[in-house]
Amino acid sequence: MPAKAAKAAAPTPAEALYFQLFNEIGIIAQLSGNRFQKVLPHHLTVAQFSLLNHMIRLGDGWTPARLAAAFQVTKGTMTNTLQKLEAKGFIRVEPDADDARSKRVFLTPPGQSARDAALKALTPELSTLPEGFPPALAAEILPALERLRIWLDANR
Amino acid sequence: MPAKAAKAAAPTPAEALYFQLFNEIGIIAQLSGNRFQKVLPHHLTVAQFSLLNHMIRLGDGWTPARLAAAFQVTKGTMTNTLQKLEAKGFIRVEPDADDARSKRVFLTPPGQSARDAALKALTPELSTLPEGFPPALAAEILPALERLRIWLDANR
DNA sequence: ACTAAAAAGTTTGATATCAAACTAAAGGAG
DNA sequence: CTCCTTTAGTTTGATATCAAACTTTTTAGT
Repeated sequence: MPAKAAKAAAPTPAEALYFQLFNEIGIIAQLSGNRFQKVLPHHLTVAQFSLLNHMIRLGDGWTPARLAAAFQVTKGTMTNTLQKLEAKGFIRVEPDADDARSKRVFLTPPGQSARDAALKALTPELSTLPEGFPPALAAEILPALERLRIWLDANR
Repeated sequence: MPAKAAKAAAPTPAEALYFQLFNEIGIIAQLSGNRFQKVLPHHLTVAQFSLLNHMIRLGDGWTPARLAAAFQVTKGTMTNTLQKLEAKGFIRVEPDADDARSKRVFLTPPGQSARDAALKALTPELSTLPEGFPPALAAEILPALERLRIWLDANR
């Protein structure tokens, strides 16, 4: 019998670290997502709000395909999200003049208002966060997370 | 007309930071989850694998309620996850002798093997990660993420 | 001892997401 | 020009998750 009785397969320390990392990230995503979901107005999902927000920050006129890539969801998922937002009147989807396969997505004035209202609804949710998790700490780890996200996006 | 024409509601810098943080975390969770899902054996979901893994690391005999709290999912979700694992024969669920409301969850030998196989299947997925995202960086940001997770858990 | 409140687990209905198959349009090779 | 391949978007079927209602058992207060 070997000195090390292998009862269970053990990951290397580096692997264990990564597992722990992805585990924490998964739970945080779940917790924060649910939490935001509950306070968002107009029955907006987090994905829908993120989309509105994206168009405010980076401008509209994007194609659904490019949006799907930006948010790392399938095209089918983006179709669904866009249809929901369009049904609420928050976006306008037009055919692309230059490419008959494509469409272009635009924010409507009600969409802008909805995004503003959502932002306002989210604010109280974040108001007490700085006590437990200071903004400086967020700023500190953000570059690493971006790096991880970019790597995951590139290598798949 | 004021000097600053308020075209869109702007979050404070701290809020913007937090939004960005949760956004990155959400995308990473989505990307890594999908990625792991695809290579897991026995049609295991990430949640199911995490549960098996949890029982290896921290021991079994937990109640479903405590597991639900640990993974931050609803009791209904945990019921579903446990039923799937039990159907595969990877866990055993027994009534609690001391509390007729409760149950206790135990890992079976096939469950141990499945967890080991899953670990092995996941390894190649992580093999090239250190190039783009060194383990030291993971170790560096993990405490902050734990802190955030704990705060989210406590304040809700 | 009784009753009200809390806790454990399940079930139900809704929905967001994924993978895969499909249609239509554009681009490229010969 | 013609055909093949790639790309954009939609649709379909499956599933994991949530919230809320419900049953049973325990705990606590009077």
